[in-house]
Amino acid sequence: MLKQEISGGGGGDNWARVCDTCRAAACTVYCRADSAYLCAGCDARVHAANHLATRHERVWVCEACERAPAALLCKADAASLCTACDADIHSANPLARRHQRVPIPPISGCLQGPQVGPAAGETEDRFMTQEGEETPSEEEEEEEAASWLLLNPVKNSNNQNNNGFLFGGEVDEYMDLVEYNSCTENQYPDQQHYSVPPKSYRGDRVVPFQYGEGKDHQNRQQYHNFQLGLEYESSEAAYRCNGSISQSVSMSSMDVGVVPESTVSEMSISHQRPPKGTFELFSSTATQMPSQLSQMDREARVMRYREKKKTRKFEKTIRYASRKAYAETRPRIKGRFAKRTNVEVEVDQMFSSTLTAETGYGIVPSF
DNA sequence: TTGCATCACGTTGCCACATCCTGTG
DNA sequence: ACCACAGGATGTGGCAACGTGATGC
Repeated sequence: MLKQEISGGGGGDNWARVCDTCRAAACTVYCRADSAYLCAGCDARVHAANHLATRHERVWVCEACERAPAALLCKADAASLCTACDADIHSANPLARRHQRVPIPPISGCLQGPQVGPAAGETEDRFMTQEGEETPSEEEEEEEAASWLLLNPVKNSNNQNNNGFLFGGEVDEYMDLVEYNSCTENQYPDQQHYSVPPKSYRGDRVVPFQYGEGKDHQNRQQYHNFQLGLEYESSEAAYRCNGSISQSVSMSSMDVGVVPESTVSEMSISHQRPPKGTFELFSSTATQMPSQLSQMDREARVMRYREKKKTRKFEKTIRYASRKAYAETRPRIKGRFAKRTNVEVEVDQMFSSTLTAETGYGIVPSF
């Protein structure tokens, strides 16, 4: 329900489908035999009812649209997608097109329960648990993602019956920390607002700021309400671990260079990526998530995580067109900017003054 | 199987300077 | 509260250097 409200901000078509049985929770699987979309709880209940029911073949619901059965698993995104979303997402850019996708086999048996492990139906990597086999490479990827996202292994290892691995780890941590800056606005009002939009579109700014948009505001507010305490803890931990908020994350340029300003700042502050195998650094109690999070909270978090995933941009973002224009016209030596010669400066000045005299305005780059 | 060389590809740092941003009076 | 100014911070593109993984011997 909350997921619906949140995802519904952009348009009704994106709302997650609700469970056909309880009509309360968002569906997570689609049962072909029953032609029904079911939430994790109802799925467990219905398909554990008898031997025949356990043999019903189900498929996960697409993590992107959450309205259609997933057909493909993207290993790069660790997401199960329906054919439409797969085509949509992976045609966005060349990098996305290179993502390896594999068909998702149907699920059978009982998904939930102690024997299944971490909250089968509700995890981002649920396809791994469903298949019951993890290749070493997948484990490594998982570990990498987990460390990246400040996973709390203590909690997960001790909490086999709760929502477990990714709900307490990948998804939650990722979203919490990304969201951190929205809270710092309250906590550090005298500091620069990394996540808030500029007062207005001034000068040559060409990239709109996503966080300022009304569409997201309500979601952020809702999410913000139940996360305040939690995020402050995380930020404190980050400060303690790093000693500084100015350290930057070493990421590929494809990631860093392409995200909007706010996101870059968020990452530089809160996503201190530990090297592989340094879980213990982040397993202090301060970084641990509250052990009691409602299903709704988790769904909201997952929703935000998915939304962020969907809206990731891999193209380079030009924030200041004028700077780009100047950079392109600037003289270079072996690719580096070089000082303008006196002649060039004079020519520029003449050209500029002529234009100014004729038009009354300076040069405005056009793109 | 191991070690080395080579190749291809991706990432990072550097440069100058207009513009932005913040603090101060 | 508003304005002007100073000075530090930021962002921009192309190239070379460097790092990393794959491949062949």
